[in-house]
Amino acid sequence: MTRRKKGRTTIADVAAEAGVSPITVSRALREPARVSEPLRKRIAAAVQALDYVPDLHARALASARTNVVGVIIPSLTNSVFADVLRGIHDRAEKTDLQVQFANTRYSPQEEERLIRLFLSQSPAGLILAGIDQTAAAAEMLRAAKLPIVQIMELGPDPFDMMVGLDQPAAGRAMTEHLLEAGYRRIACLAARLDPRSNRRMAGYRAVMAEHGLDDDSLVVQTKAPSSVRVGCELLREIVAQRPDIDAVFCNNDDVALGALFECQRMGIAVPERLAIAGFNDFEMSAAAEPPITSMATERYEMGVTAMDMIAQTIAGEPPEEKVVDLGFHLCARASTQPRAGARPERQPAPKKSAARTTRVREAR
Amino acid sequence: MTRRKKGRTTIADVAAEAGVSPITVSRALREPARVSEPLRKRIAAAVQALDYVPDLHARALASARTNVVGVIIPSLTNSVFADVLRGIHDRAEKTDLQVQFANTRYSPQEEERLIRLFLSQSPAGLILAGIDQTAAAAEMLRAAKLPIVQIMELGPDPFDMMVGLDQPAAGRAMTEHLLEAGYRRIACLAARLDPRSNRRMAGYRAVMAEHGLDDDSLVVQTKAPSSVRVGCELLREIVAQRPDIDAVFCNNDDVALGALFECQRMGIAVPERLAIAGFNDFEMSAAAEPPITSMATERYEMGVTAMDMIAQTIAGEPPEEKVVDLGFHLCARASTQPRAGARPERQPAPKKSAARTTRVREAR
DNA sequence: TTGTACGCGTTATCAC
DNA sequence: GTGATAACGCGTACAA
Repeated sequence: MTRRKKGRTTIADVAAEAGVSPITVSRALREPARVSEPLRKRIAAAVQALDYVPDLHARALASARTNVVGVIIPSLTNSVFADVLRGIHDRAEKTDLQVQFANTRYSPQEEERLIRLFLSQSPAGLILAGIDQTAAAAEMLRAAKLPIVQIMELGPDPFDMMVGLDQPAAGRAMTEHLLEAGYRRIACLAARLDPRSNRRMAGYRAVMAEHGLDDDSLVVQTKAPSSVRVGCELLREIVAQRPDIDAVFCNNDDVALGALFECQRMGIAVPERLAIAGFNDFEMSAAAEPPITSMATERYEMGVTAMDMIAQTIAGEPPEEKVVDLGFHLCARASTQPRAGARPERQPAPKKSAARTTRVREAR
Repeated sequence: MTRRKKGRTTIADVAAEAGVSPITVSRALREPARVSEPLRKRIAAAVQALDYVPDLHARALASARTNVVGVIIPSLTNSVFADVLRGIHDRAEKTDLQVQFANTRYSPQEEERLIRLFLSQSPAGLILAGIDQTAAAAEMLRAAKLPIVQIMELGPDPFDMMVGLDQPAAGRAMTEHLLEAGYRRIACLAARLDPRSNRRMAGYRAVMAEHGLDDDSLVVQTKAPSSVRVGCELLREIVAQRPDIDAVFCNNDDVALGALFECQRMGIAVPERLAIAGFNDFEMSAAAEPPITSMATERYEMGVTAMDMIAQTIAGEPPEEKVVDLGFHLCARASTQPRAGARPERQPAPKKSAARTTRVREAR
């Protein structure tokens, strides 16, 4: 029959060149320790001479395994996820794992579809955002025999592994900071309304309620993606609705920055007339004037850790801790300067997710 | 011999279910037009019933082709590239192409290594940033028989296709805008110093020189990645070095934002005492107070177009225009308000890259 | 430690 | 329009 030989250099070519069998070349490449020194050298030379590069597809087909880790997250626009993805890629480069990324656009149905698609490609591992998968997706994931890491937040009953932070606790912590700084009529500005943002807001409302300060009229939200522009709009809304507020807690730093700009436009002094707090500690927040208080989250580290957990599991050494709490820490800055007469900051009572939580007041 | 049958549903299973041969199923999936209506229906039903998903590795091995498009860009931290990548992904979803991303960290050597790596996997196409590949990389790319798109900027002698903008012209245009607005001692703040930023700066210096205004002491740069923080620092530097400047042109909007914040801190009125212009028109710039003048670039569209060009080429209908100039347009805002007595804005003389360039003065 | 035999799931080729 | 056969390049299982 006609052969459809391509010009590609195969493992057989290398084997012939080195005078060994193909399988020995295969082993020399993947498990060098199991091949004798001299053969290994001859094979390495042959690989070099022929410029041989393994065919990953053939490898995947033969072994029914791949080195591809699927990453399914909501968005790339949101710099929160860009940071995580950066950590994932950086760590992946140090292993032989490849990253295949897809975004769900915040749709659980799309997430389910992507999970099904990825699982059908027998990936080496899977990284997912959050804990709100559909029932069908959850079923597939529990049945799947591969390392899975859920990132961004923590929750009960992980599919496999988890690395993130306690979002409600982070929302509580920021609210408590504002209360301790002497603010009382604290509004909440929220964009996008993804599950994590909602849980932070739940933390906010819980603390406000505990102090008898919770009020629907203090919350303004929009489904629009978070952005500086949206921050401007939300600030105008809340000021129109509740001119008496003395602080705003924004669910993301871009919203907080928009709020700050709008205050400048409207002649509202920050923090004297209105304090502003954000979330996620984007780089710009510390540089703003006044610097904006935020809650730092370990997004890059989250990506690195997630990839690490998968690499370790594949290597047969699964991490001892299946759930990693990366915590959060308050970056208190001038935008939430304590009011005269406010009681001094104190360490918060120990909380479930506060193990690695620190509190920082930054100079500027 | 032992069979190592996995539970995987194969094309043979579907064929049996539908009562046809495997190859017919294969064709029905890839070239429906070549299979008769009734068989197509039976096969579709079988696929549905068995929840069959093709094995892409087997497909790639058998056909010596893949649907993977490699994307090799400098960084993910820089939101400029995040926008491009978003466009690439969005367009990829509408075809059957997959995206494999890698970042060079702005290193040509790393880029060369990645190009070699990608080419060895026989990808369906390749997307690269810029025109400054190493000689070795260029040689490989010219020899490669696959669609290649260079993005971000334009230049002579493309490997294959190109979509971007004329960076020096964009630098010129912004400088001309500042001159027309009545500014004369225009400084330039540059971070990261990647090739495109350098070309924009070259445009700036050329225009300044044409007006007898060019001066080394007007330029402050750093190799540090561009950021708001860096913008703050660069502004302090330039003000210390040249207290007489009346405008700054920043090579990226985050730098411009930092400059604005630092002006606020130092009590420098913008634009009365100092005008500020950025580049790339990030979302926050229009929302800032005062809104920051910037040069909009079509980054998302660039990603979409690049992927489109590859998809078209693969489909056997290569785009008529191998080089696409997406242009740029000035977003003139309050931060570069024309000075009293400045001559009115006029349309710039037609320029090579100005075909799709528009000029906009935004209200706010 | 190294080699032999075969199958992984799919498609190219050629025949009907 | 449909099917039989033989690769594609590699790794698993087992034998030596």
